[in-house]
Amino acid sequence: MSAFKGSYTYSIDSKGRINIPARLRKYVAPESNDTFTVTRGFEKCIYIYPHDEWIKLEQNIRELSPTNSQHRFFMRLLLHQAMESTLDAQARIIIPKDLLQFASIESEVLILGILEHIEVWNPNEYSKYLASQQNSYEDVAQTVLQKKVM
Amino acid sequence: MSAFKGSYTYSIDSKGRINIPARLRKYVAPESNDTFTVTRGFEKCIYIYPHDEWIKLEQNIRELSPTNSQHRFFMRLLLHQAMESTLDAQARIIIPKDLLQFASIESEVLILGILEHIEVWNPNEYSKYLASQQNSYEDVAQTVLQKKVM
DNA sequence: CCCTTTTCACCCACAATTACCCACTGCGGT
DNA sequence: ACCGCAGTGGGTAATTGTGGGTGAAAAGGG
Repeated sequence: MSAFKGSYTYSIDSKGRINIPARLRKYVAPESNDTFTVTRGFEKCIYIYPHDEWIKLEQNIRELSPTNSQHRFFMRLLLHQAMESTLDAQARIIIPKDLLQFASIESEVLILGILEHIEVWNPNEYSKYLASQQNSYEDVAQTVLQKKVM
Repeated sequence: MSAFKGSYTYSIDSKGRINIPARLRKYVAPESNDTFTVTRGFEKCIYIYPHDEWIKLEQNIRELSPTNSQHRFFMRLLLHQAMESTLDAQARIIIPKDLLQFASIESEVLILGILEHIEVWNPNEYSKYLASQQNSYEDVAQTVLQKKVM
């Protein structure tokens, strides 16, 4: 079970490769063995799943109904741009060009560890996203966490 | 289960390291094994969780819904600046630069033990925080503690 | 069907950051 | 007074992040 956390400002090179931060690699299950699945995320970003976490997600998706048009639409969007990829010797992964375009990524990226997946943002888009939220951290925490957890 | 208490005025060095007071270290569960997670706190301060306490928090966070936009926002803010770190031979921990900036910490820090977590403040910001609260200790106690606890 | 061109995967090398190690000072306890 | 632990400061070596180069495979055109 992964437990990604932290943010990292990295660069993406001319070949569309980004480095997976060493701090995040430590939490990838050994059986995932450098294999990741990259796909479109919620909001304007890219999600990267280690193989074991992707398998779990896939099992949930399989339970959706192929006769429900909404379900079909969701599956197409999710899988449309999904791509499996392995790390090279420098621990880099290749991000497909259409996903980079979707997330407006050019040269700099912000990498976020969100427990079971990794997110890749254009730093400016992330700032815009944060600014678009009206509520403060403290307010959201209070409403999201009904029970006392922190 | 941790039971931190007390306040300590320590210094932070040029490499962004602060010492965890020996008095607080005594209350860290042995299984946490010098591993801590540092993240953004409520108000202008930094929270430090021993590993066992962080795991509890993380388990609660995992129950949030990844399809709820408010939940996603909260998770991103919480994990954005979270970093796992182990103590060095001198019982120091490294605080990421962006967290130091967030809490306006330069050279001196105020370390508070708050039961299951440790807080790190700029001493001046803490004074300002105290001054900003209108109600007295006694008044707050009356509203917070309905049952007789002391 | 073969040759040309492009793309992709693998490899090597450098630079900056990080982690680990050692050394010093002062306070408290014996 | 001495010993030991606690807090503070700095140096060195390994790891990490980044850039580019080469050969093999694939794609496309004649």
